[in-house]
Amino acid sequence: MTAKRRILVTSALPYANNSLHLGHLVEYIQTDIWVRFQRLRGHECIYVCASDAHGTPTMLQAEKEGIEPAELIAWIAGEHQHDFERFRISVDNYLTTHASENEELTALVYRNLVDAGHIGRKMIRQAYDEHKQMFLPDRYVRGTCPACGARDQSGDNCENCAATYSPLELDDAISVVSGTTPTVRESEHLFFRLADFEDELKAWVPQHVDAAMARKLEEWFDAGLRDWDISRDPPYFGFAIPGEPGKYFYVWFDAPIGYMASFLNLCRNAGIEFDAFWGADSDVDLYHFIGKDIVYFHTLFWPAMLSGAGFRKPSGVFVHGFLTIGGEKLSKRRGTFIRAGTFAKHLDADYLRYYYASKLGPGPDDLDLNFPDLIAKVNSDLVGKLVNIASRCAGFVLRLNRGRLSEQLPDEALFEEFAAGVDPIAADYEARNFAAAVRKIMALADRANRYIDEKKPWIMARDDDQHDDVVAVCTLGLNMFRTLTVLLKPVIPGVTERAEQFLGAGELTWDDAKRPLVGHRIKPFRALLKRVESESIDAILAEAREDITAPVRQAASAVEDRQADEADQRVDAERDAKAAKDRRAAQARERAQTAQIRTRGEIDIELFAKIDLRVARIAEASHVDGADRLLELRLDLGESQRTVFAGIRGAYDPESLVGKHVVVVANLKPRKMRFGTSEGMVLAAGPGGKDIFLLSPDEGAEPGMPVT
RNA sequence: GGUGAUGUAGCUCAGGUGGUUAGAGCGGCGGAUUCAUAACCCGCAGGUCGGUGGUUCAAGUCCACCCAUCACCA
Repeated sequence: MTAKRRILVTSALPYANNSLHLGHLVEYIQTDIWVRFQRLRGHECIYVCASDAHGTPTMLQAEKEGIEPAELIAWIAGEHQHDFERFRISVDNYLTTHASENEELTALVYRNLVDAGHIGRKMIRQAYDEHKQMFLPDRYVRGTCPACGARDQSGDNCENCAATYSPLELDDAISVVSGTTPTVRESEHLFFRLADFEDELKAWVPQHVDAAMARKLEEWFDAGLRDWDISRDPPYFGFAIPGEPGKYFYVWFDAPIGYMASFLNLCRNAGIEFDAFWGADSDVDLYHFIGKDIVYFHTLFWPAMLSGAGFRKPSGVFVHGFLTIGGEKLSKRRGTFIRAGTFAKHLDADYLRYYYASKLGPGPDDLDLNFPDLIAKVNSDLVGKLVNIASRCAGFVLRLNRGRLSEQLPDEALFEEFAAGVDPIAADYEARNFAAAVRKIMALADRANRYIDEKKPWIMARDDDQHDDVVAVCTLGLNMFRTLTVLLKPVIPGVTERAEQFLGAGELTWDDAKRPLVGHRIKPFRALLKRVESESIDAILAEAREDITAPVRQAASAVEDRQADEADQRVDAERDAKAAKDRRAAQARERAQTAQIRTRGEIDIELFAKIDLRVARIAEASHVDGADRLLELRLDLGESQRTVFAGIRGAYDPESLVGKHVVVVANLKPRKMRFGTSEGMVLAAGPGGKDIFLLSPDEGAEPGMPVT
């Protein structure tokens, strides 16, 4: 094991006007596997993300739904975070770019760039919608291509002849927002002088992105680095530029700073030192996982911004390709526009995680999702091979030796063969060549099944004298299974967690893969993973096909991916907006119950241990004059007595409570209330009013007993 | 239009610096078995390695051109 590394990892920020879909998940799953691998190896690896909130699309989307942008993005960010949890994406922090930390850092970066002389200003001419009173981003203008005459093309390039141009050059231009003909207006914009960093970037790029991407970036260097427009005029949903009345930061300026902001937010909650990670002389590793559509932002603008503002540059930018489904890009019309939530509703996240892992390489190649292939791969590899090893060995050990593994392995050499396979697989993970890792792991799984087949324990078991040998063979089988479990732990955390419970020897770490487990008692075996039924896939596809409720994704300049079928979007725009709102109302109820748990975040055992929970007997109970909800309780905690006010009047009569045992937070700071001082808190569940349910211990618990 | 990536058995993919009969998994076919979530084990399958033309004693593996798909163009 190498020395302990400190690593900070990010995934690209999903745009906050739309749900996550299977395409987004390629990136989050890829990132999460790498992060989990690093942690499993004992390194410190912090993973942060956020929703990208600003820009014209969220502004218009919110307007269409009749709500404030902040409300819209808060809702969507909540959904994003919920999806992260369902797919076991282990982010340490999730924020939105509309947070105060981001405003603070964006202002700081900007100020530093101004002070260093990297910001300039220029008048520009831009399409303007007189009806909506707003400047139009290129893609909000459509018209006839000046080069080939194709109609209804977007404002920056032609799909027909692939010409690129400015929206002002379009013939018969119309505003997508209002349908009126745009005029041309002038406005002064702020620019970031990218060319100031040309030499620095030319040296940095080849060392921090892979060769294919470096070649691609040559184009930009060859063309010459131009100034980058970083301001927008109102109305614009974003942060105001300090000292520049009526100007807002372009969404792409504050979006990557969102990485820093999410981390800063984490620092403030968890006591981590921000500068150690972002200071100019930081020696911590910083890696960004992104899609190939946004390499320019992350390999040119972003490092230049960081450098110019006095921060460190990334240690690496990892670029992946796009998702296709059945060889085609995602499309609503084909019903392949599958929401993350739709998948999670019908199938376990680990299925998708494994499938993606089995196809992900280190490069920017596109990845195809093929459902029959997914069913075959998951059922064959995970159920037929991996889980099968445990399933066929566990029975013998449990039956013949009451679950106790033998003291020694019957074939040390075979286990050594497994142990020898561990390091190369680690190298594959490290290099993000998950497909290669999975191939090697499955080859080992085949080896394990072959071994059991050669030894035929089911035949040996017929002879009472050979029971020890049967147990020994199965002990080796289970050890091979255990090694495989470790190796797959970054990929399928749900399955491996169940496997850890079955093995009953605690949480596995990477080094356990090489260490045999002997003379140990395993737990009863339960199925670790069900086969994928094609009915589940059918249900997902059917739901995706009906699901036209995805909020429209207007072509935008932000992180939003470009896989949508634009023609579909325009047609469905109005209907989508309304349906999205309805869907939200329905989902809000369902999510309300888990929302609190989610937003509270994780705590460690030490923090939990500080909470002194005690059993108490209600000695007296009475109404409180002038309080609608409160009852005054006199609690007996064995050694002592105390008074607690509880908001349970709507659900309980005082008389019925006397003598009842409840659970109380005994070390809660006393709180002075209008009616007296409350010296603790009684635990209860439920939304309130008549629906409150006190927690009480089973019979036998005595007042004063600590709850642990 | 410019630039880049990709194109290998029915499907999904491997194939450092060119070198014996081009590989794996899945599917399919045949056999064996019954410990295991009808899982596992053994055997078989012959694909002009997108096309054309080059370089070389030798090219899927290097070069040129072409075709198809995808992406990016601040």
